This record gives sequence, structure tokens and C-alpha cells, in this order.
Amino acid sequence: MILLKVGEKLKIPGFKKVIPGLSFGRFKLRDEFESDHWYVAQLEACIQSKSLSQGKIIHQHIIKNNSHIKDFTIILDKLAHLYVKCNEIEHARRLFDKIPNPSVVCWNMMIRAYAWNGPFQQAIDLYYKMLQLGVTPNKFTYPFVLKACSALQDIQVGQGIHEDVEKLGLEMDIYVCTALVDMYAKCGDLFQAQTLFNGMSKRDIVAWNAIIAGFSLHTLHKETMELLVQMQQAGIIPNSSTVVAVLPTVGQANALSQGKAIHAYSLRKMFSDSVVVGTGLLDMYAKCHDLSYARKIFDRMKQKNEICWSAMIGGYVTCDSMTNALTLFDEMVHVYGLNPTPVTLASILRACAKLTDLIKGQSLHCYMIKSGMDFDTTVGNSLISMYAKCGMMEDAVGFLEEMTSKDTVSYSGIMSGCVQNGRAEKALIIFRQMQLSGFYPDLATMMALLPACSHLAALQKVFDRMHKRDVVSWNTMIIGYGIHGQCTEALSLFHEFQVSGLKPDDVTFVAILSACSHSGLVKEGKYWFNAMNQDFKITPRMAHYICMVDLLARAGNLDEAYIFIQRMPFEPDIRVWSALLAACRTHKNIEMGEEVLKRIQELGPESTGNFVLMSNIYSSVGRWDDAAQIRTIQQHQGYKKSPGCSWVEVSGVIHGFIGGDQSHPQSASINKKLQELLVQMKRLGYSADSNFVLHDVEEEEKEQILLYHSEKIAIAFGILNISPPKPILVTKNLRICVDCHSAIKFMTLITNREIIVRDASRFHHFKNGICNCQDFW
DNA sequence: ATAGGGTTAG
Repeated sequence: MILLKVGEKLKIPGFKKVIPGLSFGRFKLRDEFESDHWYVAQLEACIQSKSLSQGKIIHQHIIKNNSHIKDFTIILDKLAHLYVKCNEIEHARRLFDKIPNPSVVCWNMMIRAYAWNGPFQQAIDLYYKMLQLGVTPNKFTYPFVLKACSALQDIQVGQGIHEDVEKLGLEMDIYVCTALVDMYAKCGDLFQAQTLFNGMSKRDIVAWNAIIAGFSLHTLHKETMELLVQMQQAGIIPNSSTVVAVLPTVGQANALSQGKAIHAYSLRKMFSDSVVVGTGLLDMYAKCHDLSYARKIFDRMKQKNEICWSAMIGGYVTCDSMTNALTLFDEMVHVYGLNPTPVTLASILRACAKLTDLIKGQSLHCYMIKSGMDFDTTVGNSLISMYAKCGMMEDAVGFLEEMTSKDTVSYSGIMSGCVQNGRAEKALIIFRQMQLSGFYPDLATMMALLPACSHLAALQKVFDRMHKRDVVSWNTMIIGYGIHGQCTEALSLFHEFQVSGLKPDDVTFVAILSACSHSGLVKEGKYWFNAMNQDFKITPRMAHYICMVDLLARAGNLDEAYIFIQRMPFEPDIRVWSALLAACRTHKNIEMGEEVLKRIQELGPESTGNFVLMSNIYSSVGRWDDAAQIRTIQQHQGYKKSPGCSWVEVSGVIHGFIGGDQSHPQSASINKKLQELLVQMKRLGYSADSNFVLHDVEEEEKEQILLYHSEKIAIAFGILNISPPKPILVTKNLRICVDCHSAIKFMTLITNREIIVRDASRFHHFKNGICNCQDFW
């Protein structure tokens, strides 16, 4: 019986004391210890000292002497416990399965092991097995099994378990109830989380942190900050977990000044030495585009784990600082010897996608396979996007087909890739496959798909073939009509939808309101906004307020829109103000524009779009100096205008153009066509609308600058290469400019062609000198 | 004697 090699030393201090029979040189057990009791004592010592190697020695000894053991239950229980303690979960499970009637404590231990380390489904399966065998779970069981539900975002199982909790009368237990609040909050049912939280007789800091984290993670910035105040009013002082819980929404909302205040609080409270707090702060700064501060925090962190490395790398990728991201990744792996996690890999793949670096992307794919990460849904989705962005659609689709855990995002990535690579019909086929496989499209799916439905007929095809028309498919159709400016059709479809007996949801109303807004139907929009609240009992969200502000302001009711914003039941976000600012540009209202810009700046760093809008407002009334100053501020703050790009598809190949582009092989004939069109357009009464050209230059020069806007180049190219009567479809990344909009009307008259421009906000159908948007966009 | 809350990502 060799249990310890001769000369091997015991590594655990104090171990000798509990194993009296064990000597260093020669291994010997005294007979009186070779009993159940002896084994239990030894195993407990191993558990306490987390000694796996010593525990295995005892385990071997038990196997060799099993004929002397009277009661296996307790010994297997301890052995399983030992392996759990030492993170050998599968080993523990094998022993656990051999125990004839495990105690509740033992079941809980096993469930906990899976709830902490995964696979999370195992925790849930064990819980149901326990019930099946007639074992009654106790208040310790629930926090574990609910944690597994949270990790899986499985609200259905969570609800079932909630019913069990009520049957057992455990819902009043503060631990169990907090776990329920956490489960609902993490799964996105914030209403249920809040209801349970409000019903708690006593709310301690853990309960508060759970509800705050839920709101924060679901990007409800204002509600999160309100809860933070309420918590303090209830006499509870925020701790480091509170800080960490709040930070994600602060970053998401770009609320830099709030973030700095939280940073200061953390310094005062000495929280900032913690890796978790440091990571939260770093991420917040990166999300607010303050990379230098983020990096400062990263560099000063005393201990670093994979998560903070991933956060810093992800921050660089988000801010388009790809070189830094790749350098840091290299350092993490090769200098610090840390293994990339699925999250790290997802970020690095996103960097490859942004750089269209296929070679690096492929080598990461190899690494994924080697490390088994190709089974991770998020990493897989990032890989799909990378292949799609690099134009490698076959690789993308091939990977999707092999994916065992695909979801809506996987399909959306493929579809957006198809659309961007000129395979619109393929995108629609995949859309159908996705729905047949039981996946529901979300907003991202629709955004990816809409450019593919250049002709409404295509969408109608898709719709008619749907076997089951649900809320989502109705919404899709309504959105489709709305974005094409066909509000009447959208409203009649909405009517049909209600007749069908299904209930419209909040998305339906976003579709209805934006359809009204695109067509300038103010009265109808107001009617449905009220009806949604009163008749359909749907509380308007930020998106609905944005639509309403857009609707009122676009139609010229700027003051009404302003008052509407002031009467909102929650704080308007930047998008609400941006909608108003866009209308200030259209209606050339400088005073309000300045006021709105002030509000926008109060809300934190802003996107380029708002600078451009304000600068355009000044230009439109000839205040060139003010316009230039705004551009200077923009540049000073490091915002670069994303260049206007337009695309047009000719026999399956996508041609892309940027403003002033001369790089296309057909440039010479494009230029000739444009000059030709200009002469004819002027003859019909066109004059260059130079309001939006920054420099105060000669009339003729303005004309030439405007003539080479990307959409005009793309259209000229389309006229030359697409034979009539096929309409010319151009896609533009930004909103179409005022001059182009009026020029294209003339072009349809000159060429007798139908021209469709899908810009950042909608489709414009130009035909016979008019656009169906009625100049609302 | 086994309990609830915190950071990164498509």
C-alpha cells in the first residue's frame, strides 16, 4: 500500500496534527483509525486546507479498503465536498451520483458548484432532479439555482422556480427574495424585479445593489440614478458594489461628469484599489471616449485580471484605436502570459472586422478552435461579423451552419453581411430560415435587413409567406411602409393588424409614430400617441418621445416640441434634443438651435452629428464665422466627421463612393455625366443650394463642390451603368443633403429615371421631379 | 455551516 512516496513532504502546515498515523518517511496507518470516522476526519482536514493532493491519497486509500467501510453516504459526501472545494467539479459530480440519498446540504453544494462555475444548466437540472426524488429544497437552495437562471438569462425557468419558492413559503426570506430580484432584473423583467423589491419588508444594501445593477445593465440611466438617491435617503451608504453596479449605465449614457463624481467618491472611500471598481471606472471612461484617463486607471491598477485587460482592449476598439488594442492584446498574451477569454477574443475580432484584417481574423479563428471557444455564442457571432465585413460570406455562412448555439445575433450578422456584399436576395432567404428555426428578429435584425428590401414588394414577399403572423412580423411590415414614407399604407396595415386579434406592442407604436413623422402627419401622430397610453395601456418610452419630438419639430412646430420635451415624465436624452436640433436646421431657427445645443452639451460629450447640424444652421443664414467656430470646437474636442459615403449596386457588384471621389475606373465618364446634368438642371431652374457648404466661396465653386457629393457621383454612375426602366438604388450612410435632394428631383425629369435613395433615416423615392418624402426627412 | 449584490463582449 503505497500512498505517499518515500521522502515526499507534506505541504500543508499543521496537517500532521490531524493525521496522527502519517509519517514522513514511511506511510503507515494505525488500525484504530481505519474506520469511517477516521476517513471523515481526514477528509474534513483536507477540505479545510483545500488540499487536493492529500485528499486524493485518502481517496485512493478508501478505494482499497472499501470492504471496511460501513456507511458510504457520509464518506462520499465529504469526498464530493473536497472536490468541489478544490474546483474539481466533474470529479465531485461522479462521486455525488454514487451517493444513495444525498442530504439537502449535499444537493445544495453540488448546485452551488454549477451555479458558480457552470455549466449553469446543470444547476437547474440538478434542482429538478432533487424535486423528482422527493427532496425538499430549503432557503439555501434558491440563491444558487436562481443564480444559474440569471447566468442563463432563462426567465421561464426562473418564473417556475419563483412559484416553487412561494409554495414553500420562502419568499419572505431576505436572501431568497434578493436572489429573485436579481434574477428578474438580470433577465430584463425590471417591473417584476421592482415589484418584489418594493414588497420586501427590509431592504439591505445587497437588495438595493441588485435592483440598481438591473436597471443599470438595461441602460435605464435616469432610473438607476434615482434609485441611487432613494437608497441613500433610506439611510444606506453606497459601497463598492454599488459603485460598480452604477457605472455601466453612466458610461452608456456618456455622463462623464457623473462618472467623475463617482470616481471621486471611490477615491474618498478607498474603493479604487479594487480590481473590480478599477475596471468599472476604466470602462466608464472608455465609453465616454476619454481613453487617456481610462489608460491612466489601467496603468495604475495594482492587480490586473483578464477582465480589466479585456475592458481596456474593448475600450480601444470601441474608440477606433485599433493599433493600441492589438498592441495591448499582444502584451496581455505574450508579456503577461494571460489567456484571452471569450470576451477578449470578441473584442479583438471586432478590431479585425473594423480593419478588414482577414489574415489576423483567420488566425484568431484557429485559436478559437484550439481553445474550444468556437462553441461560445458571442465569440462565434463576432467571428461571423468579421468574415462578413471582410467580404468572406461563404466562411461566415459556413460557420453559422456549424454553430451549435446560434441566436438572433448570429443571423443578423450574416444578413447584414449579405446586404453589404450586394447579396440582398440571399439576406431575405436567410431571414426566412431564421424565422423557420424559431428565432425572433430584433431591432438590429430589421436594421440589417431593411436596406435589402429596396422594393417593398420584396418585403411583401417575405410577409405573405410567413406561416404565423405575429406581432414582430406585423411590426416589420409597418416599419417597412413607414420608412418608405407610405404612411397611409402603414396605418391601414395597423388597422388590419388590430382586426386580426393580436395586440400591438410598444414597437408597433414606434413604427406608427415614425411613419407619421416621415409623412408629416402631425394630427394622426398625436392621436396615436394618446391612444397608445390611454387605450392600449402602453407607457411611452424614450423612443416614442423621440418620434413625437421629431414629428412636431419636423412639421415646424418647434415651440410645441420644446414644451413637449419639458413636460416629459423623465429626463430627455441626447437623441430627443438631436431630433429638435435637426428640425432647427430645417427651419433655420438659430435661437432655439443654440439653446438646444447648450442642453446637448450639458448631457456630456456629443456625437459629430450635432456639431454638423449646428454648423449647418449658422451656414444657412450666412453666419460663416459662427459655423467655422463650431467646426473648430468639434475638431478641438477630437470629433471627426464621418465622411459621406454612397453605394450603388451594378450587376451584383457594390460600388462605393465618397465625396469628391475620383478613384473609380470610370471617373472620367462620371465627371462628364455630372457636368452634363448640371447644365441641363440649371436650364430647368436648379440653383445650387449652398447653405450647407461651409466656405463663403464663389457661386460657381460651390456648385462644383456640391456636384461631387457622394450620392450624386453614385447616381451618375448608376445612370451610366443601369439600363432603364430599372430604378437606380443608392444607399447613403448619412442623411441626404438638401442640395442633393433638390438636384435629384431635376435628374429624374432629365433622365426620365426612377431614383431611390436609402439614407440614414428613410427611403426617398424620386420620380417625375418629386420625392415621396414630401421634403420631410 | 451550504446563503443574496459588483467589472469586460456579439
